Amino acid sequence: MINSRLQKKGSCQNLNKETRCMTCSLSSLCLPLSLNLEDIDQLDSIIKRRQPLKKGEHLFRQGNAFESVYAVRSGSLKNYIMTNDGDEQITNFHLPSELVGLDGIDCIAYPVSAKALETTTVCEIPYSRLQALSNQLPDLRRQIFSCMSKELREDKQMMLLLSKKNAEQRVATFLANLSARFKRRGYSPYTFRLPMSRNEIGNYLGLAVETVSRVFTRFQSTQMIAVNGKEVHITDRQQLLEVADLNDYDIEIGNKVLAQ
Amino acid sequence: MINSRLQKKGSCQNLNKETRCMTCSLSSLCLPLSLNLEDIDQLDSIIKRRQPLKKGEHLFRQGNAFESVYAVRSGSLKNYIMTNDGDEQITNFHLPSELVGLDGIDCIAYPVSAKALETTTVCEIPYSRLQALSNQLPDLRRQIFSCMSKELREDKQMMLLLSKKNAEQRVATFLANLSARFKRRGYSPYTFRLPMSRNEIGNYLGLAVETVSRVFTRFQSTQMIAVNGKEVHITDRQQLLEVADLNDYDIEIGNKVLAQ
DNA sequence: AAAACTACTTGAGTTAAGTCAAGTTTTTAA
DNA sequence: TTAAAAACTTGACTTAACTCAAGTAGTTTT
Repeated sequence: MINSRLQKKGSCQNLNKETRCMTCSLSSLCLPLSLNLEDIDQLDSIIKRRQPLKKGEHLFRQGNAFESVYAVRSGSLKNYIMTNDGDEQITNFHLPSELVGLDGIDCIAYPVSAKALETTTVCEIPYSRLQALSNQLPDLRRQIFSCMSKELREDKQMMLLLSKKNAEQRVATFLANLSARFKRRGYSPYTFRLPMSRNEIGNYLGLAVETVSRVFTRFQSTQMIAVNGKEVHITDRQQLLEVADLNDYDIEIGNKVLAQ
Repeated sequence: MINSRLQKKGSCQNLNKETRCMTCSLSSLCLPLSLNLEDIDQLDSIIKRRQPLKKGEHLFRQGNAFESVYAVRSGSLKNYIMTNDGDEQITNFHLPSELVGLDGIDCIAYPVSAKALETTTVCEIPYSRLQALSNQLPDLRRQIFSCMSKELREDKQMMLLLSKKNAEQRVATFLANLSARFKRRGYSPYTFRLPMSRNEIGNYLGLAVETVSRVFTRFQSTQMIAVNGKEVHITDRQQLLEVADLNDYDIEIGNKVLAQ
């Protein structure tokens, strides 16, 4: 149901009319630096709206020619890379308002693949036009730098998780992080639907599926969370943060040291 | 001895004269996109040269006001973040010509600390001035985007390593990666000196010191490498790449898909 | 040059998380 | 609506890497 709410919000504008950044309910998130109205109008003019992706469809594949970055409007995506021996490593999940494809900037080809976890709509921002536009708009330029540096900071936190945290800390961190991201988007930080499978959670967190499943079970037995399939309810947020070895400060890691 | 060569190369210009990007032997690496001569001159004018850092000194600490990014001229640095319970996670090592501090862009404070592993000299690039200059120089702007996106790609590879690779694959990947970086700088890819301790290698790779030590021993017993303290000689590069589950393509990951 | 410290190595025993297997639930397709 | 497939859970067993401990080598300091 969270999911349907996301969709509703994201798809408030169809392809024919009102597909405008200025009236988009997500614009304050995907462009947190306030661009002035004229700037937004200009950005708007280069954005292409695309038909929704069905679950399992690729937005782009590792090796495809890099042409655009994307903002998620509704639904969700995963990024993953392939190892030589063919198994995948998920490097990120993307929720509405988040930018996808920044790690391909200045590349000939996308270094990762992006696949829809559910029905997903995106705004396509052709990079050549974004670059040209950012030549004129210093605020827009700063905005892109800001997004990339935020992703760098998140990556470092992910390395910390993969290098130092145990299974319970990893899963708790993951849930706390998702919770914070839903909250920012105006949804309940306590009750939400996981758009990804247990397998994908394990893959992302460097754990076996069975371990993820066991940790979920343990977390339920201590009344910290309640899980029903993909529906998650956080019963004891404080305990979750303690297990994750996080504080409110860390949860907002992406923003904690942001300028302005 | 590798080290002394690096220093010699990096310190070819002292603080009084010839401290110029244009004549710096590293400029083709730290600014791979060819700026034209006037642009280099302008960049040059904003760069501050600093007194060398001694081993163990901080270039900046997590939480310090973000003011500059740095290019390593000689020596080496590590980046690390602190967990709540006080132990460190190394997120990167930096060799000459590499940029330090990009993940702080658009932040009030540095999100990580940077500490010298040995006597180290850096070029300081005040960010406010870099930003102002990049308003005028599209090539410089592209260059910064390029560096950040390269770091993003490297981070994803690091996640893959931490999530999927076993101890031997991690150490082999680490050595192969260092080897490639030395090679790019004009040094032997086969014989080099590790600027970091076994402890730091373990910390970075998500392994206990003892495990790193044991893997080094095993690699020596199969004649793949020869180690004497911090001196490393790669005897069988092909085998090293095989163990690392890498190919020549991956080794150049940072560059493999670069435009132009 | 010796002392004190830190870094590194090696062995022995432990353990957290992985693998394998089997059963259950949910989702998808017919 | 049912059948088939995929996703999830739980238990039993295994193992790669960790921890602890003790010794060796290398660096600083005095």
